[in-house]
Amino acid sequence: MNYYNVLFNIALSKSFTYKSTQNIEVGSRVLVDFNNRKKVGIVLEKTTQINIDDIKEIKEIISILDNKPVITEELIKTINFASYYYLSPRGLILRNALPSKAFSKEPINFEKNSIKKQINHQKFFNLNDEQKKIYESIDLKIFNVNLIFGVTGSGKTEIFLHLIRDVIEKGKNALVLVPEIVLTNQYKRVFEEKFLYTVGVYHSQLTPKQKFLEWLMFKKQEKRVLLGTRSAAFVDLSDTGLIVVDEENDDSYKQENTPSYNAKDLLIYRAKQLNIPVILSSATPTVETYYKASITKKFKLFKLNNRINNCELPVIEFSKPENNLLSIKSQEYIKKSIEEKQTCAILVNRRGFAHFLICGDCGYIFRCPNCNVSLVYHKKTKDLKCHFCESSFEIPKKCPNCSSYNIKDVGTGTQKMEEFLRENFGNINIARLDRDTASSKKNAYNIVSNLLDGKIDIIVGTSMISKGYDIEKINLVIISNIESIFALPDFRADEKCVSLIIQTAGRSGRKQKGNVIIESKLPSRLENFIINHDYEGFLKEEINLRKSLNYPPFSHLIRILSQNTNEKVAKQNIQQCFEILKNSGFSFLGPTKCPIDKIKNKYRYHIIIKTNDIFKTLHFITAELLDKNLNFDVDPISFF
DNA sequence: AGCACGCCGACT
DNA sequence: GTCGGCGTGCTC
Repeated sequence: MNYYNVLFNIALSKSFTYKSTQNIEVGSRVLVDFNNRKKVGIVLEKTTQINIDDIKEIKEIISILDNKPVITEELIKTINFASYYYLSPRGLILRNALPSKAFSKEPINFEKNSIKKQINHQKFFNLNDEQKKIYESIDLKIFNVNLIFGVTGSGKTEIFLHLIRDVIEKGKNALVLVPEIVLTNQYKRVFEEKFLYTVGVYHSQLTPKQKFLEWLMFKKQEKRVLLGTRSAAFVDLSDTGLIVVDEENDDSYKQENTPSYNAKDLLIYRAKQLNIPVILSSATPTVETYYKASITKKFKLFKLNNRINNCELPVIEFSKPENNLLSIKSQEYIKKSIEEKQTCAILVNRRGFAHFLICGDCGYIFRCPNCNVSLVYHKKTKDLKCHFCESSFEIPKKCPNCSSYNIKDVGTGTQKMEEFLRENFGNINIARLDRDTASSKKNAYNIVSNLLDGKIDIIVGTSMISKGYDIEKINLVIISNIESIFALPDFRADEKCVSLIIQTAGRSGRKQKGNVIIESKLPSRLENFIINHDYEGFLKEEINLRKSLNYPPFSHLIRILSQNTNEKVAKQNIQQCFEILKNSGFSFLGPTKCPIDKIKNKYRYHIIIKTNDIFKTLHFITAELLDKNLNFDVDPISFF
């Protein structure tokens, strides 16, 4: 009789021992009886050590579902590591690692259909000298991490397209991570010109069946390039020869809720196990990445200083709006842009606590009763929405505090901006790109198509518009409400602000010299770096700042969160955590109320640990603090 | 995650 | 008396 440890996709780290007369490969899907229900599990390992005392009965595996394992030993190792590092149940990592259909009882057909032509060589542009040098310097044979740090429009994509071609010619796959779902579709067009029918996409907007098929085709090598968002970090990489993380600075690679893994970091871990190269690409790399590339030399640093066609970088100016949504200067620039039949992009920053209804008489702010965040006014649906719990509320006619009818909305939403433009510029084509309009696939696709075809005069959007769209006709970019980033309780606020501006500015003037107007006054230290397009200078100064404060990359943070519908319980749990940490010798902040102290009716308290020995700290937490009604966020990027 | 078990409040 | 609320604990 053989014994196997089986893992389920439930919120548990524990695996369960089952027996079978058959020889089963590690990574196979099996059907077993679990708590009197039939359940699909994954065989993690063969085992001989069984504590008969702990286990009442060892049940027999009902059946092996497929003729091949569904995950590799390398992925099992990755799941174990991710569970340990991110202090999350292994079963939850497993759930994130496979498409949901892999947990249904249907057998998987691993038979491979043959594919014909994979590369269209005519569609590759010639690399310029700067690009060529980088292309030739990147070693595809072994594990190494390469940062391509290039201004927007310098042709970073073209470099990795050439490298992917080489990888495919060697019979290997390539994985490309992008930050937004809309980008997978935009990239697909570009990639399919070159790699024909072998380009797959993988993200959460696919139907369960589509997602499963894309996952399977990449695994079987019917698809050779996969364009995916965060969850693609767990796809089968056994035949993969190159991993690209595009816009590596983007926050979306970090999952906000449990398991709060970082796809970029996990892929570097996997690449090391698999001995394959990684490319991180960005116009505004994170302080952490830049530090590893320039100071500790763990990564290789490649810089692209010139834009393709030697197009000049845009002129960046600051101008504070007088009394309106946009300053007179911006309005004049917009007028000119419309007359010249160019596209103008307006970024309305949504981060922070910026837009709310306020009583003009007593200052009462309308907040979500469940989440204690200000409600956002949505004109189209004529309601107030909570962006945390999605509930919507009727617009109150008068202030509940002082009964005044003088209710005003403060802050600039994308909708309000759209309306302002329609009132002031008359009959023009305005498109809006934000989480609301991009939520349906068709809609997002239409907006992007219209943009690319030059049918739009003004595009208004959130930070989504700053991510990678190559729109030639944009030569005016206006950035509004950026200062609200500083309202965030975040040591990365300066970095987020400068990087968002530089990235959005990069949308401007891809064909001819463009203009960028920032509708805020920033600290002059930051304004100087921005005007001079000196992101590297900013990074260097920021590294020193982080060092003096012992912030990442010089330390690791771990955020411990206690949430409960009962405020007393939430408080008690964080207090209990505090008592354990108090004598541990680790330095930490708190416990304090979270900046947003109530979300979805749950009261929130947190403690933030700062450590220079992450593994020692993880070990301590694993031993002392797990299963105490606490949530953990290792290397957090958000501190709400 | 489910599902059973178990101990207190509001009904027939 | 008992129906049912959801807190706690277990699943090889």
